[in-house]
Amino acid sequence: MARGVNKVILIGNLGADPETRYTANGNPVTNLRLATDESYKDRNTGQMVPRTEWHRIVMFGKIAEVAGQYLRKGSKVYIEGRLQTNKWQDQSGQDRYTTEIIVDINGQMQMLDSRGGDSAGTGGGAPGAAQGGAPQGGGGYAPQGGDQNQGTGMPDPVDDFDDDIPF
Amino acid sequence: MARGVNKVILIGNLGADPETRYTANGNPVTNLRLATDESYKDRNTGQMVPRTEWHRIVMFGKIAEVAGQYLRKGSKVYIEGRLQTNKWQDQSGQDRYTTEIIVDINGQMQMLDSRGGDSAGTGGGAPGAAQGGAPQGGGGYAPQGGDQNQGTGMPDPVDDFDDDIPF
Amino acid sequence: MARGVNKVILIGNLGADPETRYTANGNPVTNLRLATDESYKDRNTGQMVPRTEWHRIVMFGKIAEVAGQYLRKGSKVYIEGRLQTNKWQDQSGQDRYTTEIIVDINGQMQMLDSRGGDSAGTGGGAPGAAQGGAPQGGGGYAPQGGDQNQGTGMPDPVDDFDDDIPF
Amino acid sequence: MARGVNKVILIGNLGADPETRYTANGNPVTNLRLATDESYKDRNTGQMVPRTEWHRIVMFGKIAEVAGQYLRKGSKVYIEGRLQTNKWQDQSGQDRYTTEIIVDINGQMQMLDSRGGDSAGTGGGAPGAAQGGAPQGGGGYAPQGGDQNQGTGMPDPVDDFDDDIPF
DNA sequence: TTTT
DNA sequence: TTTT
Repeated sequence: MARGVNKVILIGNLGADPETRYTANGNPVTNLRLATDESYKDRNTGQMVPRTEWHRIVMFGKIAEVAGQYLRKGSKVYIEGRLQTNKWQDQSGQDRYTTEIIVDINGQMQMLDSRGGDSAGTGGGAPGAAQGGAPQGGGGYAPQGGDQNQGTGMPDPVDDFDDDIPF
Repeated sequence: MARGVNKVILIGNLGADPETRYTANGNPVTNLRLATDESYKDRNTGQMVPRTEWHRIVMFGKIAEVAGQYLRKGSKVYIEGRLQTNKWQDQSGQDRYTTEIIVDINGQMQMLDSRGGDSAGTGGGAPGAAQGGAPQGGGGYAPQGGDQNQGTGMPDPVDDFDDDIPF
Repeated sequence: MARGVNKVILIGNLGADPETRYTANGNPVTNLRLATDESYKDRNTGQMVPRTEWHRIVMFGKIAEVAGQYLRKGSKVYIEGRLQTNKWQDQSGQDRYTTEIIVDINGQMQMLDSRGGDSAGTGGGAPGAAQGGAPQGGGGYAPQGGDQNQGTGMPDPVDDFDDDIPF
Repeated sequence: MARGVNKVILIGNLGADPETRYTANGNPVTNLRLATDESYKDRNTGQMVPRTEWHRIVMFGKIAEVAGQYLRKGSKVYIEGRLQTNKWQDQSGQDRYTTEIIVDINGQMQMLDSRGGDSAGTGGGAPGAAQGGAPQGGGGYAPQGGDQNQGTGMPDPVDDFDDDIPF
């Protein structure tokens, strides 16, 4: 039983196609990069300045399968999950931390694109969730150490999904 | 699968002891009256005016039992559920509507009184949430990464995912 | 100050065009009927049965104006507000209660239709939300850290906080 | 205006006393370390295994002051904010990222310790928690807005649980 | 009374 | 590093 609350609610757009892999047991795991667009008021100019926040989403179970099948780069989606920060060591042995939003059977996902194919919500509603054997993917989860992010300024608005995604 | 989102989050105090009854099938149903204290600014006086909002909560399943056992008049509690408006007829045959917050296996409840006995959260942990050897299950609590993750690169949740190492 | 939490989060579709009226002071008030689609598993047939829940939304302020202008019957929308139950008397003098979701400056609204014109979020960010030289203000959009944060240690939000560099 | 949703809701305990600093402009900024306790079911033993997740909270504005004054190591608190990941460079010039929960004027904070001194919610209502004036209809914080409100008074505050509970 |  |  949880003795606390740890909840994240996001609506945003995918920065790239989802990546789905399967565990040795055949359980699907899908990784998403999600952009939420916000803005803040510049105190000097009084103008609203756009800001894009990028989130790492990791999905498990049936919801992971549905996301892998129906979501695509640019898809708008509602996500409910929980925060989790993982500790790891980089090549130099230094402690590093990565924060992700975990979407599992306790989470929820809703496609918000009319074009989109389908939607899936969990939380008791996804019984059985039978899984087949599974393609064994390669790595793909490991975000390449993070140094690939050599942008020169603000991450681009989500409108342009051809740009690099920060971190 | 839901094609929408319907979520209510409340923190408040019970106005009376909970009332638990059982269905013909022996399933517990607990009713609560919950008060949330708020305030608004009076536009004439500029003063903050307190306001109490009362909510009807209906709980099902294990969460209903826990609430019936441990909550009491005055208990402070966190509740997550969904809105539901029921239609009924009064004595004169007129249509009437009552809006309740439903807390079932998809909801959550957290006791916030130190005095209080215990807390209960659902969503996977609740009885009935088949989880045994089933493939999907573990995903929910995916112990990927964690302090013990002493690898030299990014943690690979998928691998650890099938392991049994606590975190 | 609130001593409780009273939050509602909905994603659904309008059952009819919004209705906007104005108070004696000229403040806009918009009423919406919102449908959230859900489903539950019939315990006898094991089938998922669709269910539509209808919600009464009442919006105030700028958000009411935007909703009145851009939302239409069928529009998909994200709404964040609070529950409020109003007491009134019907013709026979009987007490009646109506539960609504209030969306004011503390709430939020997001249009989720690509067709739709615009989106509006409140919570201090709305235009007119006086923020000028006031000390507190900027905190709201605190551009602490970000790409330009080229320090050699952890980012120090407080320093950047007074800067004007976007992020 | 935000075109997305980025919301975090946490209930947990402080791992240490809050640290409050002030910007050059005199704006308070408070940092918290918050632990949320969860648990997952070990698939081999079937036992629930506890898990603690740690979160970095950064507060701005009045809420930062209140937190600095009243919260202490061990305090239980409800927090609503948004996710933000900051990029910075470590001593070796490597890109690093830190994810924080920002609690500003759009966020909320509620102390959940009875011992605790006070609570503070933002979102327009903030300053001057003075009480007194009489209820007045309409307006941004519209107490049961609408002409149909023919009640005989506001419902009683939750403090007195011996009073009748409305409807 | 909506939507996919 | 918290809490029950």
